[in-house]
Amino acid sequence: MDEFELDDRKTKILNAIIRNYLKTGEPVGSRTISKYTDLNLSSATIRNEMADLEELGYIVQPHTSAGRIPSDKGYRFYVDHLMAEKDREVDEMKQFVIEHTEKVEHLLQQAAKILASNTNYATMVTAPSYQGNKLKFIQLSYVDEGQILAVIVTDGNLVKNKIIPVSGPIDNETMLKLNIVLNSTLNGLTLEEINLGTIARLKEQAGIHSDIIGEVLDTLSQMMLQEDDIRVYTSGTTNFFKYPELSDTGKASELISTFEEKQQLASLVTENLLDENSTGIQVYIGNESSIQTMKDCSVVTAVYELGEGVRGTIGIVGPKRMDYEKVMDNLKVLKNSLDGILNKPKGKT
Amino acid sequence: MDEFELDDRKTKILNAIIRNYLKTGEPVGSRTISKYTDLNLSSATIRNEMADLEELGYIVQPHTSAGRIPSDKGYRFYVDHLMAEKDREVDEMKQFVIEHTEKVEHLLQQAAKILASNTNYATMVTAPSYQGNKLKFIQLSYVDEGQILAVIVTDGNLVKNKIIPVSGPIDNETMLKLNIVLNSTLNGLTLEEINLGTIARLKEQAGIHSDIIGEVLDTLSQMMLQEDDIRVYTSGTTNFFKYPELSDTGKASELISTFEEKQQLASLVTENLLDENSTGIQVYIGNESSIQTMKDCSVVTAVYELGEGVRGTIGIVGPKRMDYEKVMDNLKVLKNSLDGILNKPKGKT
DNA sequence: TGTTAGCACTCGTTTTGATGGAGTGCTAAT
DNA sequence: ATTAGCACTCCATCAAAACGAGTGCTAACA
Repeated sequence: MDEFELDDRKTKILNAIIRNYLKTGEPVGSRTISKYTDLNLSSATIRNEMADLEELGYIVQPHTSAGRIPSDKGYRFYVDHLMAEKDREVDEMKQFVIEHTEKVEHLLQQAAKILASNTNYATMVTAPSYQGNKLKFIQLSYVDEGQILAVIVTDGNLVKNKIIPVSGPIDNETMLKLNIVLNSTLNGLTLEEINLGTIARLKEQAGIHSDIIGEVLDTLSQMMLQEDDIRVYTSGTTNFFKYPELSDTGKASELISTFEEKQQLASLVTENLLDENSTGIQVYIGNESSIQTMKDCSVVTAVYELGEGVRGTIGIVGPKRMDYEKVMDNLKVLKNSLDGILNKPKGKT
Repeated sequence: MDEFELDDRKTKILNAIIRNYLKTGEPVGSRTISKYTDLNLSSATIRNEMADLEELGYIVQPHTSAGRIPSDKGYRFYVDHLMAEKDREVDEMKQFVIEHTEKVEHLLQQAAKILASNTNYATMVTAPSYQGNKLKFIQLSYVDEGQILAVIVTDGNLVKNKIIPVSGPIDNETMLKLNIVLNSTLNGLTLEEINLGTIARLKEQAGIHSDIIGEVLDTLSQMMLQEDDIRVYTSGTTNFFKYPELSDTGKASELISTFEEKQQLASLVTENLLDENSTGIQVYIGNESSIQTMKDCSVVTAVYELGEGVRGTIGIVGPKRMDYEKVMDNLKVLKNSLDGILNKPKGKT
C-alpha cells in the first residue's frame, strides 16, 4: 500500500535523499538532489516534492532551514523497496575465518568480534537455545557423598552439567540402573517431548529412587529453559562513538549499558527466534525494536543454526543511518559460516 | 623513606589537598586549604608550602593559575600513610546479598554487578583459576561413535567437560577400565602434581588405549591452563562517564574497549594472583598498572578464595580520584562474602 | 626568621556579538 | 508544470570581551 502513495519521481527523489544521507550523514538539501539525480529538475521543483514527502512522513527537517533526513518510515521504505535493487559486490568484504574450536562459547565470541570489526557496529551473538534439540546422552555419576553429577549431552554436542545433592549414599548398581533407565527412556527426545507420561514411566522404573529422577528432570528443564541461560556475546560496543548521532555521552552510555545487560538484548532477539521459522533477516528501525534505549538505532538480526535444532541469533546494532546492504551481506556470510558448523569435519572453515 | 621528607605541617596540608580533591574533583587552591585546616595559616603561607610540595612531586598544577591536584606520588602517599588513619563506619554500605546459585558464573557476574552498583566504578571479577585445586572425579563416557565425553570435577565442585574424538569404537569394558585407572591414579592430585612419572604410569596401565589417555591429559592441562580460560566478568563500565576526567569520548571509549577485551584485564590481575599469597588488597595508581589505557585510572584488587585453592580476583577500576576507603571496604566485604562460599551450606548467605 | 597582606599577572571559562552559509518557502515569470 | 529570484530563518563558527580563580612575588610585620 505504501508504495502507491509515491509516484515514480517522488520515489527517485526519496531514494536519492536517503542514499545521500547514508553516505554523508548530513541533512541533504534540494540543490544537492537537483544535481544528483538524472531527473534534471531545478532545486525549486525538488523543494516542492520534498515538501510533499515531508507531509507524507518519509522525511523530516531537523530544523527550519536545514536539509531533510529520512524518517523511520523513510528508512523502512528504503529497506523494503529501494535497497534490494542494487546488486553489490561481496568480494570487498573481509572473509570470516572462524577457527573451529571445541568451545562453542569461544566460537560465538569470536563471531561477534569479527562481525564487529567488519561492520564497525556493535554486535551480539546469542548462544543457541535448546529449542527442538534432541537429547543424546545422559550420565549420572556419584562424585562425592551427598553429591551426584548429572551430565547431559544433546545433538550438536552441547554439554551441560549440574551437581545434584542427594540425601543418602547410593551404590554403584543403582547408579548404573538409573543411567540405563534415563538413557533408554529419554534419548532421542527433545525437551518438548518429555511429557507427564514419560515422567511417570521414568519414576516408576526408578522405584525407590524416583526422587533422584525428579531432581534430574528438574535440572533438565531448568538447564534447557532459555530464560536462565541465554548467553549473549557482544563486541564492538564502543563503535557507537563513531557515529555522532549516538556518540554523545548520554546516549552512548545508555546503549553500552544495554549491551552490558545481556538479558535485555536476549529478549530483543528471542522473539524473532521463536516467532519465525524462516531464516530471513530482520530489520528493526528505531522504535520498531522493543528496547527503548535503541530508539535512535537500527537493529538487524539473523538466525543461525549450528546444528539441527540448535539455533541462535546474530545481530548488529548501529545508527539508523547504517549501511544496511553491507550489514545484511555480512550477516548472511556469517550465518553461512556458522550454519551447521558443529556437524562439519574438524578444522578450518 | 618518603615520609621523612615531609614535616608534620606539609603532611597535613597534603592530606587536606587530597581529601578536598577527592571530594570535589576540582583543583584546590591555597585559600581553600587556609580555611579547611586547623592550622590557621594564611593562604600566602599555604602557597609557599604548596610550592614546596609541588617541587617534591606530590602535587601538580594543571596549568598556571589553577589550584593543585595530587600527583601519582601524592596518591600513593595518601594510600600508604594518610588514609588508614581514619576509622570509617561500614554500616552505611549496602550489604552484599549474594544468592547462592549453582552456577559459579552467575555468582561471579552477580558479584561484579553488585560491586559496581555499590561503588559507582567499573568492576571486574575473574573466574577462579585451578591453581592448586585438586581433582576429585574424572569420567569418560562413550557418547557417540567416534566421540568420548570427558567430565572433570575438582574440589569446590567446578565441573569441566570436553568432547574428545576417537578413531575406533570402544567397548564398555574398556571404558570402565579407563575410568578406574584415571580415577585411581589422578584423584586427589592437583594439576601441578601430575608429572611425567604419573603420565607414564597411566599410559602403561591403559595399554592399547594409551592414546586416549593422552588425549584426556591434554584436555586436562588445556582446561586448567589459565590463559585459555580465565573468564572475566565485568560490570558498570559505563560508570566511567560519571567522572569528567575519564568521560571524554576518547578515553572512555578506550577504557570500555579494554573491559571488552577481557583477556587484557585478566593479565592485569593474574600477576597478583600468582605473586602474592597474601590476601591483601592491591592498589595500582596510574602507570603502576600494566595496562596502558589505564594510566589515568586507579585499580584496586583483592583475591578471593571460593574454596580451597580455588582463587580468583575481584577488582575495581575508577579515576585516580576515587574513594579509596570506600572501595577497599567494599572489596573486603565482598571478599568475605565470597570466601569459602562453595563450601558453605546451600541457601542465602 | 617565619608569617602575612597586597598586588600584578596568568590562564581557562563563559558570554556576547558579528558574520557567513546553507537551505527553505513563496511569488511571479516562463 | 516548472523555474528563477528573493527574503528570511537558523545554525555554526569565530573573535573579542568580561570574568574569576589562583598564583608568585615583594614588602611589611611580629
